[in-house]
Amino acid sequence: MGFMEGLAQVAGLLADRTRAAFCGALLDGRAWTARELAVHAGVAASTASEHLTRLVEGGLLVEHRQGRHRYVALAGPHVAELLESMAAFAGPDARPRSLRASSASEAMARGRTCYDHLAGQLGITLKSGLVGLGVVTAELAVTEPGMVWLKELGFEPSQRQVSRACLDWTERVPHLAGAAGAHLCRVFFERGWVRRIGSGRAVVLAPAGEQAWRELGIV
Amino acid sequence: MGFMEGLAQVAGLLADRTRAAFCGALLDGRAWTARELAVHAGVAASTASEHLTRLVEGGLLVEHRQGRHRYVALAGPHVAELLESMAAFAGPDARPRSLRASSASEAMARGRTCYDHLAGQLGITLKSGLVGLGVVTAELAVTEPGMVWLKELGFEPSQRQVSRACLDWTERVPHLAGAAGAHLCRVFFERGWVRRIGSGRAVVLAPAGEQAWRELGIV
DNA sequence: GGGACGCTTCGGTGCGGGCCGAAGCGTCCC
DNA sequence: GGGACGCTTCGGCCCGCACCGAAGCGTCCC
Repeated sequence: MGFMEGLAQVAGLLADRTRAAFCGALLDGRAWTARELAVHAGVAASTASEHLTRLVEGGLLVEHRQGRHRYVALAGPHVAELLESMAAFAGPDARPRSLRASSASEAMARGRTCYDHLAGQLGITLKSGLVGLGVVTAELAVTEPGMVWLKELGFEPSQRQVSRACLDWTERVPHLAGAAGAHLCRVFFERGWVRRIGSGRAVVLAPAGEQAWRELGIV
Repeated sequence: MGFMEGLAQVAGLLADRTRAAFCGALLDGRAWTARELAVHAGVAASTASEHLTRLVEGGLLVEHRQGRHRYVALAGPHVAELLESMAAFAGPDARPRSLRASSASEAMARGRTCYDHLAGQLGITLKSGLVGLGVVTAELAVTEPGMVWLKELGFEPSQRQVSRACLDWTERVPHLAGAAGAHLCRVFFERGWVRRIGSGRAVVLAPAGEQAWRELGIV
């Protein structure tokens, strides 16, 4: 009965409270950084690092290194399904939580902040609009006229890299990060064009924002 | 995220090689004794006893005490489904093994030995026939004419209890055990009326047995 | 370049638990 | 009753591992 050893192995990955808490947090479909998960589970960063390595090697999680960050996410829907079935077995209270999590996940996919810039479908919309306006190239490099456009919105070049590509985890395409992306995000918040919803990182484009983006030619 | 603790708990039950081997053996749907499982997994009887207690308390197994034996079986189809999904995740070789197990289980359900007597559908058929012949009552007590009938088949009363009811795990009804049941089973084997199939406890009624049972009025 | 930050590696600690053998108890056979 | 058998409890051993803090490395900001 050798095939039960594999079962014991994957069960062992989920048998730890901390690792289970990681997976539960990741059930929303987003990618979390190692530190976020460590804080969430209440363990030291070093402990979380080791747990994540085991979960990734076990095939439950996939990771994505970006700068000094380590993003992790569930390896796919099959992992989410496995967790769902086990949680369903463990307790009858899994259903309402799952509903809340999925609705929160949808809001997050529509729009969220990624550290200091916009991500999600909203971030992709912004990027597409900027590319269409010629502010940035398809590779997210700021053009000459793009810099003028940015300065009209109060952007001041600093020593920080003007633009960077940030891989969007839910959309699987890069969006605008760097100084320009951070500045735009800050301006959008200051002017009330975007606002946070819920308790997390989810954001939504306000009616005033929709009109302003149309006037700017973003949408 | 309190509901993930329950998940970690049930995962912990399956995270051990020995306990996983127990569950894998029980996936055939039969009830196993503690000793059988201990031998199967290669651990001491004391170790198996503790594991079984944990699995029963965790709700994965149900137990049934019968005399000095402790029968355990999966708590239900939902447990089997959980194990199937976890095994499917763990490895791609789960499917053929599952098939083998289920076919072996079918053979076992059709007929098997229960220590020294017949069980499964074959055991139920025998019991029904004996009741119809008036050899035993519906409560499996041997009647006066039944004792004569048994002696014609070579049965000799001993100090051992003549008849006992043994709960059939696959059929959920009692069948004939005790000295009479053991004697009949031995006679059937000696005369080639039943024979073993496969490597386990599965047995089948041979053609000669079918004819003999008809002549005796059992079927 | 300097400083902040996120992550990883490495010792070291402590607890949990899997395992066994021995002893004891209840059941069954003769 | 005597003996065999199955199971359980108990004590003890030991391995695994979850955890932390300190140190080091790479990245990012200014």
